[in-house]
Amino acid sequence: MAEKITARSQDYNQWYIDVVRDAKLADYSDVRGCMIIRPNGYSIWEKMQQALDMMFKDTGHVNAYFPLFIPESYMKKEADHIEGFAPECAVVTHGGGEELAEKLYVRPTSETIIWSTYAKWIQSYRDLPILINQWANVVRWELRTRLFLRTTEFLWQEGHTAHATEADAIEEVMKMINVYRKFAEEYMALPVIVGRKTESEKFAGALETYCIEAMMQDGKALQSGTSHHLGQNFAKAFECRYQTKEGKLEYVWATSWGVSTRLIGALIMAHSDDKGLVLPPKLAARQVVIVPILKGDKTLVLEKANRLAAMLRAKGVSVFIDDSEQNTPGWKFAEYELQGIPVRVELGPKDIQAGQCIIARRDTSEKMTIALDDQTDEQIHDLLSTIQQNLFDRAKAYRDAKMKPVSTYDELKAQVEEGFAIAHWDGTAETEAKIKEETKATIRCIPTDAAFIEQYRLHDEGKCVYSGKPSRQKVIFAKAY
RNA sequence: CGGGGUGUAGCGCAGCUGGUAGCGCGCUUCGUUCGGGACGAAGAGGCCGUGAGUUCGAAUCUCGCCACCCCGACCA
Repeated sequence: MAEKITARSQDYNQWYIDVVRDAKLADYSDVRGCMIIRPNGYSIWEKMQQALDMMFKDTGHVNAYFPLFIPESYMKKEADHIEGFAPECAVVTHGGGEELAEKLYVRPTSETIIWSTYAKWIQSYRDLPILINQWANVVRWELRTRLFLRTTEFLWQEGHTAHATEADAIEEVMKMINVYRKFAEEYMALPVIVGRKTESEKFAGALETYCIEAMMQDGKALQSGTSHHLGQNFAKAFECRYQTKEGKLEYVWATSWGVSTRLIGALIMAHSDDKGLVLPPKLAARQVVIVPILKGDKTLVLEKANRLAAMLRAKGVSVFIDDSEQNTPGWKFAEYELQGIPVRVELGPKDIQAGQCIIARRDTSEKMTIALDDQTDEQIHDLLSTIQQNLFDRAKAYRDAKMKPVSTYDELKAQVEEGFAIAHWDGTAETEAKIKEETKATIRCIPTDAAFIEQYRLHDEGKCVYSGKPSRQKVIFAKAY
């Protein structure tokens, strides 16, 4: 039997590691901070890629690929950018046995190489906008790593767009953060708060950073996607100008936006339980497992199992049958629960005799008996939708219960130990830094979603929870990954 | 970079009052099983992280080194 997973209540961090390893999502590599994404983990990423890529294409974007290596001189062109990233960059000094004339940075992100290219591509307003995305790996030499959440090398997508006007750029930034929100909610079943980062939390080189913030089961926040308004910073650094209709030369406006394999970590920490991984059906490569009980008339059982599988496939459900005789049904039940497969069908001689099958839901652990007839596939298909919705509802109810408005500093201190605190902030970096120093909690975002603002009355006047100075806005404080 | 922990069979661990290695799971073969991690029998598998030292003798004691993990400071 596999090593028992540590209970969440006992040690949340160990539980997370246990789930990642026992569900065979990832393994440690021999290089510090790097991870091997195993098939079970990579299939989640592939599902995410498929959905996101479709959403990017639907919003007019195209894919391309830029090099892994970036000349040091490019990196140094934008002051804030290099200052933010230099400490965590891997740098190549040798190639082909020779010391390089110019060092090459392994991309921590691609703004510089992309803008050096855009500068060549863009001459006129007719060349704009450029709406490019790339799927790539990046390297950031982190001091402290965690499987999926923060690894030295990780996979992501980075969109880089160029626009004629600031309004166009801002529209793009908002459009993409909403794509991320939609993806998180509809595919990951993950409720997120859309907001803007404070000065100290924003991307190195950006004017504004927008983000989606999610709550994990331990009440901590996880930044799950970002969309940056880069202004003309990179255009100026790389002399990227275009000629307007009127014949004037103007700097191009830029955005960039990305999500990474960190989302897999978010998925795990939002939905999974002490039995292992719980996957939302839309991101499960295998949505249904049929476990035939192979005793008595095996042929008949397998025939029925195959027929049901075929019906489900015809409905677009991803299903597989584990008919191996190496393991007992009980072993299979436990194993596929550990791997997070949303629905299990148990089918044995007794069921066939009674014209039924047993259905087990991964999200609620509920077992039910349903008739085995020409409606079964439809029922299972519907059940997958129910599970998808239930995971979202459950995560949202959990988050909402752990997110509370606070009006005093003591309340804030207590609340950030539990979850998200919504509090008035005077808008100064000093206050933000003090609170971080004293509580370890940071301002996760300044929410921008109208419905959210309305619901929590974020724009009511008040006094800063720390300084007591007048405040015009409430923001989200939380400890974060 | 600080604090802690761990390196012994594929995995998890025991052995640490020195005498050349064992348990559970997994693996192989055969048989019986199969409705919540089955059972029996027979097997395969280890320069005990690494370097030095102490000793007749080191997985065990001493010192160094290395690696990884966990916890904190920087970060998607």
